[in-house]
Order: sequence, then C-alpha cells, then structure tokens
Amino acid sequence: MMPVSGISIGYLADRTGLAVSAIRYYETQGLVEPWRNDGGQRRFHRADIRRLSFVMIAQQIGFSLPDIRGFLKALPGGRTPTPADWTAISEGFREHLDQRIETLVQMRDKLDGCIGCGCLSLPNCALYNPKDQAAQKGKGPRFLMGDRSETENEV
Amino acid sequence: MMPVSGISIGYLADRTGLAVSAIRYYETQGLVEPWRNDGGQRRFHRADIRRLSFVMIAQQIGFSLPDIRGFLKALPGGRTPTPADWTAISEGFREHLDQRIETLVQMRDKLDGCIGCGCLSLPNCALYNPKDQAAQKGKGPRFLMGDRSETENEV
DNA sequence: GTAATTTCTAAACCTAACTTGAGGTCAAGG
DNA sequence: CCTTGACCTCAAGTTAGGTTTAGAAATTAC
Repeated sequence: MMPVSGISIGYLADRTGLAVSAIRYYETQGLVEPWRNDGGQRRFHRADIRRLSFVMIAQQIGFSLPDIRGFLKALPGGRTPTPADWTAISEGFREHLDQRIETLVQMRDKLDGCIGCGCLSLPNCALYNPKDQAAQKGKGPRFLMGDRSETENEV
Repeated sequence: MMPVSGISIGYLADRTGLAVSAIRYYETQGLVEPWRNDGGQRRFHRADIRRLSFVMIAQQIGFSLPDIRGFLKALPGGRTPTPADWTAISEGFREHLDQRIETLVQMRDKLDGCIGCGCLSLPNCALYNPKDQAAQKGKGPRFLMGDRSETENEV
C-alpha cells in the first residue's frame, strides 16, 4: 500500500469542477470529512472526487444537501458510494425523478383543461395547489380565476 | 355602476389564501398596485383576486416574480388577465412546462444509462451538467464517478 | 532562500421570497 | 368613550446554497 497522503482542496476542486469555497461549505454540511496535515490544511481521500460527484448528481436530481447527507450516512461505514451502492441508490433516484415528472405532467394536463374550457373558474385547480395546501382549513382561493359570484362589473 | 370602494388586504388574503405580508411584498414587486383610502389603508380591485391567483399559478409552473410581472405588464394597459388573455398566456406556460418536463426526462434517460452500464465513469454524463456548465473552460469533472486512472486503492 | 501560490479562519454578503417584530394608527362595536 | 382587531411602516430575520473578503500561515516553485 502506498502512503495515504491525501489530495488538497484545490486539486479536488479542479477534479470536480466545484469551487474551493463550495467544498469547504460541504464539509460544514457533513458531506465530506477531510483530515488535516501538519500545517493544518485539509487533505481528502481520492475517493472524495467520486463522493462529491455523487453529491452533484443528487443535487441535479432535486435532492437537498441534508437529503444527500442522509444517503451517504446510510451507506455501510458512511463510505463513498461504490458501484454496487450506486446501482441501489440510483433506483431511488429514478423514483424521485419519476415523481417530479409525474407532478409536472399532471400540472400540464390541468393547464390544458383550463385552456380548453376557458371557464377560468378552476375551483378544483391543482395548479396553484401542488399537493396539500388545499386541505388546510377553510381558507384558500375558492373560485380561483374569476369569482363572478359577487358584484363584479370590471374587466 | 356601483361605487368602486375596493376590498381590503385582509379580504384579499382570505380569498386568495395568501398571507397579508405576502400581498404587501407583491406590491413592492410590482405585481399589484392598490390605492389608498382616506385612512391610508390599501384598497384593491376585486379583480386582484384573479390577478393574484394568476401569480400563484405562474409560480407553481416555475416562473419567478419578475417573470410574472413581465407577463402582467405585457397585457394591454397592464390589466389583470381576462379569459382571452389567459388562453394566450397559458400557451406560453405550456411550453415552459414542456421544457421542464423534457429536461427531467432526459435526466432520467441518462440515469437509466448509468444504471445499465454500471461503469460509473460518466465522462459524458449530463446529470450534473444540466445545460451549459460543461462548456466552461477546461474545468469540471473529467471522470465523474470513479477515476481509476491514478493510484487509487481505496473505494 | 525567496517569491508566488495555496490554504487557513471567521464573518459578512448574496438572491429569492417571504415572515416577524416593534411601535403606532384606523375603524367598528358595545 | 373605550376596547379590540385590522392595518400601517420599516427594519431585521429566515432558508438554501453558496461566495467574498481580509489578514495570516503554509506550501510550492525557481
């Protein structure tokens, strides 16, 4: 085995495309855990290139940094994802993506309906109402677009 | 015609489901333009219920407040969208949604590819690289997941 | 052995979209 | 008249995900 001298933050930044400041920030968020050399500078594992790449991909897919920290912590020993880990995790990613897509498609369908009928009254409209907001109390828009029930002479 | 006395911010909040503070904020962003009564309190048009509902829908579809202000300003006289306006605008909304969906679907396809091949080297991976970031300089992850080229004994 | 880079820390700053708080006013009911 | 609730302004706080800055110390390059 070669000595594990570790790589510098600048090299890691080059290899991942992240800013040095971003990597330091990720450390505060528990996404990487470098050690320090004698001079007090951070040293990273080479595998952290892969680890941070994983972070970047997960972000693109829509996960927050706390989410991602959760994924990483769930791995045996909190290690950086191996190929096998990646296969398992990416299944979950796919489901997340599927859901996001599904939500948008539903929104699009709803929008098409609104265009088609032209009524603009949308009492059941999901557009402004992604998942839960509707059920809250008696509040919320009752006749969203166009409330012609009361005296409205304008427009 | 009845006198246009206008509605209060509290009533508008009730009808739209927005917080009073949010409506005041929207005013600072140029999304509504109430006038004041003798006591200095805001008075809104009844049509502003519809106007703010429009704002909420556009937000759900992914537009920023400045974007939305643009839509509203583009309308004749900066009026609240009428049914006819809505039909025209919603076509544009649909395109925006289509694009968002398309982006996610491409990401999903890419992800499927990564799962399938299991190589984890992703030199051309679009996942972390939504649209432009790749072209910048010589930077960026070169072998994203797993850079086995140099001495790497750890996983 | 210098000079030029890199890295260090801590705190402040940034955007978006709001909320909260302090301190004061306005309007309606009893 | 007095109280209560809705409203007012302005400043500061919030969350997410970072960036910027300043001054100092470590490392690398020549």
